[in-house]
Amino acid sequence: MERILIKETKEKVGEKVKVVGWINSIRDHGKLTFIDLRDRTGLVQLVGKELPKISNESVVEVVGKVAKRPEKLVNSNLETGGIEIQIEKFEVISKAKEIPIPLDTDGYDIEEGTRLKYRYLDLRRERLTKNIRIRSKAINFIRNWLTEKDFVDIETPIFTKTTPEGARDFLVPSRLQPGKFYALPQSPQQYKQLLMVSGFEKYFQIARCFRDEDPRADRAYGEFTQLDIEMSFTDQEEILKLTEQLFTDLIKKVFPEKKITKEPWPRLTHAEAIKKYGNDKPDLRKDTKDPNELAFVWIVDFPLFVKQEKEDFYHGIGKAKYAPSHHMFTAPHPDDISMLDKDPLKVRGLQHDMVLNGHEVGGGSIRIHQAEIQEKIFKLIGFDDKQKKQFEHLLQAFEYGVPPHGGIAPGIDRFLYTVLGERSLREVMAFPMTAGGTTAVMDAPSRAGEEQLKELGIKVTESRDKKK
RNA sequence: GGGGCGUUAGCUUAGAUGGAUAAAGCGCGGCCCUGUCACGGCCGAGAUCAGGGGUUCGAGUCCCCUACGCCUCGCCA
Repeated sequence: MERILIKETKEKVGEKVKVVGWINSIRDHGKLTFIDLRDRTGLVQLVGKELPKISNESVVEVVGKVAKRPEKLVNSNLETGGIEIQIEKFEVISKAKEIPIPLDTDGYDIEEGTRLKYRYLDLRRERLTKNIRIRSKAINFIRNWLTEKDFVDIETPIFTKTTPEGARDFLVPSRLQPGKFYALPQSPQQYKQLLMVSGFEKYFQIARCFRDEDPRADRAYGEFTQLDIEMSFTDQEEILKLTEQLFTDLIKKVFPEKKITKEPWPRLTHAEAIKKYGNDKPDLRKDTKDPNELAFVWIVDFPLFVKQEKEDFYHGIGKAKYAPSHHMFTAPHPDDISMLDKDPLKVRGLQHDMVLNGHEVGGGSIRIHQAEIQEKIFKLIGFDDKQKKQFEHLLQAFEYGVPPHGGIAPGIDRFLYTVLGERSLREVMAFPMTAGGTTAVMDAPSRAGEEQLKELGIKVTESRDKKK
């Protein structure tokens, strides 16, 4: 006999069916026992007599007859509340021990360390199951939408090279080249620009990114996912339009209960945002208490450079008065190029931030494709020949026919966390890390064995070792 | 790297001023219950009070250190 899904049982009144799943709850009335059985499609009530001893969350297989419930016994809170299954055969497939954390609540008041230790159970919680499923739906929608628009989904390497910019890198020691390290990518930035040189013209990737910086509620430690997009022969207008269309369609399809405050999305210059709202990620919702309101806003015309405080370095390398406000490949506004020499701080960059309900959910820019402008930027941020050499591969690629290009990278976790109104990014990730940088369930990082370290040519000093 | 708050039963918490046999709800176990769906009733088990050190006649409570959790500043091209 073939198993049917719980949501299908309500169509089978009078029939004998087989269902499988987890025991959601048990109500034992002595002679008569009610069990709520759960599978991935929902709950259904089972009724039986003289059942074997069974614990919550055990996995069982049940054969029985689907019976219509009398009018006054219908449970309108359950999708299958109009029927119940009269147990004929009840088999325990896998008995569950006492579950260490309650699963029938939203889980917010349980200490997160405990939830993450038992994340595989925590994920049985309805709220998390929903979040993870809707994440899948959203990503699937994005993939299909972009693919239809002629974008190519391309995977870029996870083992890559450390570059002297941005956040702290995660390093992976090389065995074949002892003493050398790979870096995990902070974003596929350089690869996607190389793909433009390759002529794909339209690229996207649901890309995993890695940054070794301390976390916040809206910033996960370690790894996160972004929708990475790059286009050739484009301009800022096209990038904004495309992104806006994609996310508007996504919300209408996957989050139909949400409403967007203003369409098309308003645009503010960086200067306007600072002046009017005091920050560059304003919350433009009319009613911040309405969980279904989504207020998008574009922030454009960022200053290309920020002034360096003190005798500061640009991330420990470029010794200069200026640092890029986005990154060093952001193109200057064409109207401002003449000011690059005279007054760099007045130069606007072709950069755009996508802001939703006061959260920066994405950023991007038109990139520089002309060698002489790139050269000027390097000079202004104080790069010497040695530092420039770190980007030689990209500059060299640009010598073989580079199309004008640009893109954007909305954060998937950040977007979902904002749309779903969650209190932490971890609530939309299946297996997030703790703020202290240990992984859920597996408790990484862990010590490496002597042999492993030896192969990698790594010595752990005594003092370091004692620390933990 | 700095700061804040926290750590008492499986979970969530209560334990003013130092003086209990460390308390409750949920969960768990046993018994009773044929219409519950947050079932109900009775009984019961369950705690090295995060770990270590100190002050004191006496520490869950005060002090110090460590670990862990969450938040935050720095940081996050």
